[in-house]
Amino acid sequence: MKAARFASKARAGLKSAARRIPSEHWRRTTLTPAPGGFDLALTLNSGQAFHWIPADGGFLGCIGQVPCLVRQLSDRIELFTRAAEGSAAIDAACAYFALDHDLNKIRSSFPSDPTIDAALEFSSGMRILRQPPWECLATFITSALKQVAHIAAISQTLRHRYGKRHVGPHGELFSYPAAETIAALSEAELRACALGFRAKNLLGAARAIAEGRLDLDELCKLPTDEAREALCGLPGVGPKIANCVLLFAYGRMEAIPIDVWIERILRRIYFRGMRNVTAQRLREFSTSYFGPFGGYLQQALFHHARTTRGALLK
DNA sequence: CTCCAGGTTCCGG
DNA sequence: CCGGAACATGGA
Repeated sequence: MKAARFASKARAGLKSAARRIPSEHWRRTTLTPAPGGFDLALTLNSGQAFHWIPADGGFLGCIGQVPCLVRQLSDRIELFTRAAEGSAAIDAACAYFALDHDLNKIRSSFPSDPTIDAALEFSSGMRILRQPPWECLATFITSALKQVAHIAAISQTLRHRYGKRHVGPHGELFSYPAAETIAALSEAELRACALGFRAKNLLGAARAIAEGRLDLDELCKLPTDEAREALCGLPGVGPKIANCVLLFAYGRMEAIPIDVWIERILRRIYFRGMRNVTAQRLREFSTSYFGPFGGYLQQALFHHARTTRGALLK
């Protein structure tokens, strides 16, 4: 099996593969996800995280403060972390990639209709990540009225200018700047990162966190509704972004972010031709119809609609 | 040039 | 509570 993989890489001409990664500093681990498979590229390109760099047959990036390279194997993933970081780095990766989520169980909880079936088929193997709360929150504050490519560009700029530099398997990698770091910047410095009107919001949120007015570590102890209310107290954070953070950082799989794409799907498929459908009504419907893992379904619908430019929406 | 992008906030019914 | 408008920036 290993020989077959090696031969396959050799045929593909990936001479760099793992061999250029100095084995005395970098530890290779293979990880097995819970049932349901794992599509790494799909997961990292589905609009949850925005900083992973395609390279060397996989993806380079930081999991919090842990630089790594991740590659897709047939039914598992291959992880390179700094040997000095030991098993803590591996634990961080398992949590980040949500390898404990049983996708079969999650999928079986969804209702079946043409829209949902198509989205699930299209998004097979996609996992909802468990991202570090602050970087998830900050990134989605900068996401308002921006395309995915722009969000990624802003994340990259902030990391390069103000994040911590880490030594990765193939050069330097940058973690997301801490709330305290951003709190010490000026609005003008943030606007210089192409943040536009979001600069004031990111700065205000960073200062709220840095001054201890909101403790992100405490939110995991709260019921989802209370955690959402707390997040919505931050500048630039409304129900949509709060739900993104609850879903993508805190593993609240019942949280359903309703963005422009999900709203189109709801209005054109499930409320077709109906008048006076309020945002409140959309929230109630999606919560009850999608079920307790609705956030997962939402992400499949979002990814399908966005990448097909709403093909199913007429 | 116009339109739109993983929204939130503020304002008048 | 609800609909509208303003808010920056860049790609299609």
